[in-house]
Amino acid sequence: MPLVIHNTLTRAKEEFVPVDPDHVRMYVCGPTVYDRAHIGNARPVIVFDVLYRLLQRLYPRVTYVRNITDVDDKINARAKENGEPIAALTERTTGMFHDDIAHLNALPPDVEPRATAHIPQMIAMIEKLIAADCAYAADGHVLFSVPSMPDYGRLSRRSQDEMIAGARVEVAPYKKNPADFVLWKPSSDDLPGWDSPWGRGRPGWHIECSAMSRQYLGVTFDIHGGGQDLIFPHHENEIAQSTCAHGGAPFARYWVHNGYLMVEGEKMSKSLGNFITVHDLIAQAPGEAIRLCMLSTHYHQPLDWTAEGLRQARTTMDRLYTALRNAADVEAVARDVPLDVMAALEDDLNTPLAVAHLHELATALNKADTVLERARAKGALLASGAVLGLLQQDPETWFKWQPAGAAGLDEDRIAELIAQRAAARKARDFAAADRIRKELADQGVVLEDSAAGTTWKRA
RNA sequence: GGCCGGGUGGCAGAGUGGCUAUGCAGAGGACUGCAAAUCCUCCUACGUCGGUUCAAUUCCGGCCCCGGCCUCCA
Repeated sequence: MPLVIHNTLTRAKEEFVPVDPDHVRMYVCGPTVYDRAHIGNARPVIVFDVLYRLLQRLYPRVTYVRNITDVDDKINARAKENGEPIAALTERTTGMFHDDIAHLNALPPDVEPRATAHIPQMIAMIEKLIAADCAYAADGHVLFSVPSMPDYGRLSRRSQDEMIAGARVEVAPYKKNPADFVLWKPSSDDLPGWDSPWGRGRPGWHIECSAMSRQYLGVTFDIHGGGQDLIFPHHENEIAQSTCAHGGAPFARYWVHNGYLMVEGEKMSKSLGNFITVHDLIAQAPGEAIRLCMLSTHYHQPLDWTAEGLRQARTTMDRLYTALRNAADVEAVARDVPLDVMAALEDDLNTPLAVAHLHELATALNKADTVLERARAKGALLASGAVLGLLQQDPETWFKWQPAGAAGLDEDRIAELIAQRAAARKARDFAAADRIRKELADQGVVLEDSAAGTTWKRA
């Protein structure tokens, strides 16, 4: 079954046909590093990580590029606010981003280029655009001339007239056309700047992705991804810049956008007080539960992030890891990802359906009774989990997770109490055994007896 | 105003022109010293009004509701 993916360019599901079947290339817009990542940032990280894992199974080589935007006016503003050098802020924030998403089991991209390390490439591209009459310098700025590109608006499906009519912001006097956007702007001495043919300045927002995707993926590449809110203006402008700078050669062939994220039914915003950072979340719940929660809704749908949803995701992971824990006595047979799981993912990354299959595989594992059947079922569940970035840790580790800063009962002490209880049970002193069970339960430790012995987990 | 996405059972959430996922929650049963886990069974929907059709939750149209974007916000 071929991979089918929803392409924003056509608003339809299309069969994925790579430019080069021996080497698939994907670019995803990464974070602007001025603050902690929030759960809205985490969604594309996780969604495109699953796509990356899937592509790796389908093609011999995949290059995944996700940039770090480390030059931006929000960064400048925040650094000033903090009284912190800009480089210190971006470096610190980049580190926090990496730390946070590591908890979400996202594989690192193959290349993670930083905008500030690619200024010469951006300047070169802007020069090409000027030479092609697609851009002009004015008043220390360089602007992209939207009327120079007849196809402008194709991705976001808006006409140039509409954009002019709908413009809410006062048009800067140096713009020839109200829709023109900035490629380069002048920097005052207190702002980061680089020497350029137009004086000391800094790049506009969109040009970095055009320059960096060109450098690492070539003129035409396969997939460009990001959040739906980037469709306009960011991705529309990238298309304009790259296409015009490359003499009309196609840019990304498939545009993939994840849906918006809301919190408890409302838009997430600082003013509503419902702004949730990944950092806070991973202190409250295992990263893998957060990841499953994200994958439980199709990437294209709006996702309503709720405390209840996260609780359910945790319960689901408990169920799956319980099946694996109960099969700890058999060695999994290495297996391919089952066909129905692959079929779900190949159908526009239908992760909720894939998760449903995970449940069916767990049930099959629970019901299997011969060693061979159990070994095969365990292998199928683990292989399916791997392509989703789930179920790869030791079940015991999963069950022992506790919130950051929580001082749960020491593991040695738990083992000691379990041993005492075992002795009591052996002596048929069930009152004593139950007392120990209660004592542990009061401290958030739940015991489970089985023929193989007693296991425990933190509630 | 323009454009886009969505409304599925108590909840989350796939999907399909007729055979009606999956999980959680709930009910019953098996198992169990207790408990948990597990297994079995049950409950069950498709915003609204029309249309097309032998048959629509699924296709088409109107309406209602929710969310987003419309120049630097994932």
